[in-house]
Amino acid sequence: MQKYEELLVALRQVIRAIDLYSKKLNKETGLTSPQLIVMQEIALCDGVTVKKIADNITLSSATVTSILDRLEARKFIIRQRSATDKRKVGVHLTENGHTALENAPKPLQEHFINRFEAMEEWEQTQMLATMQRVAKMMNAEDLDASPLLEVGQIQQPTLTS
Amino acid sequence: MQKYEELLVALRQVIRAIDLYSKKLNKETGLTSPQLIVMQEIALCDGVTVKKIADNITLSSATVTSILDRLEARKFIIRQRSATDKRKVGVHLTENGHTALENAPKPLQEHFINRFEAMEEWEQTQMLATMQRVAKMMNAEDLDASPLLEVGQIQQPTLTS
DNA sequence: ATTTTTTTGTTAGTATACGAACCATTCGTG
DNA sequence: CACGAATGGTTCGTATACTAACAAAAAAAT
Repeated sequence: MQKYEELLVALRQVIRAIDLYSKKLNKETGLTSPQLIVMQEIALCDGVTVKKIADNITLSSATVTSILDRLEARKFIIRQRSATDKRKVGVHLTENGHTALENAPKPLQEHFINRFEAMEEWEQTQMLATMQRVAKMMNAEDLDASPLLEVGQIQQPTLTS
Repeated sequence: MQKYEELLVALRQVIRAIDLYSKKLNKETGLTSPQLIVMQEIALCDGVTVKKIADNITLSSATVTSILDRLEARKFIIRQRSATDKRKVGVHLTENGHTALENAPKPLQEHFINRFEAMEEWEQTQMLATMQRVAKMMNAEDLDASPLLEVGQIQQPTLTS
């Protein structure tokens, strides 16, 4: 098994763990991780626009809209169209939303956070740096486009069963 | 901003990059990453059961079923109920599926793989180990419901063989 | 032999998550 | 000022991904 495949497996496990936790959260508190994250963002900057939220948390506007739909249906947030620029929609937490947010746990497993913070400072730094590097390597896409390649290997191994 | 929050941001970026690539793949080749991974699994072991696939790639059976539905609709795979144990369903690639799989690119950005493999051996190992550690820290959940100590006797699947 | 439990796969319902297409609205340029 | 371009948000269609509830079959227990 190739090393990058193992990396992919580990990555899938991480993604899955995050998803499972989000679902567990939802069952227990009625809020998912993405919903919590969006609400945190609103709490941080009342009246923030949909676009801004999307940019801040690296999601598309469409996704944020659908999350906001659910939050609005449960009266955790309200939308308010801007008067000065009628394209923009400002989002606010309701009273209800504030208390929900305050009572909610963190959007990441507490025990992961505990374990992470129990590590040595340098280890935390190291882990973060590695993750950021992976992110960069995956996102580069348009940035690098040059070095270390040049090798015209476009084919794919012919699956020797 | 807490360090673990930064970690979460990086993680989200990685997840997003993987998802975006999958969607790009789908547009270009008609197959998503999860579909490719499932097909690879079938190619690796013809007639494998749904459950086995799910276990191998760490997904729920329900998810695999829905992926298989789509693959079957496009005639890339066929399902065949076992005669000896009628609960089980064996999955096979069709001729069509084989060629599709052979012509498809890897389920992870080629340029990520290139960059990964361009790293020093020890760096690859280190990156992989870090990712596995994160995965383990997130999955522990049931394993270490109690102490962080108690070192000796928790028997978890050793990833390092 | 009959009942209970476990295993396997599917279906239903829900929540992300995206791009593309679509409206308004606003901005920039001629 | 007017008209094309850009911006902001929503809607639509699609694909993951999960749990829970189900049905059918096989295995275990009584």
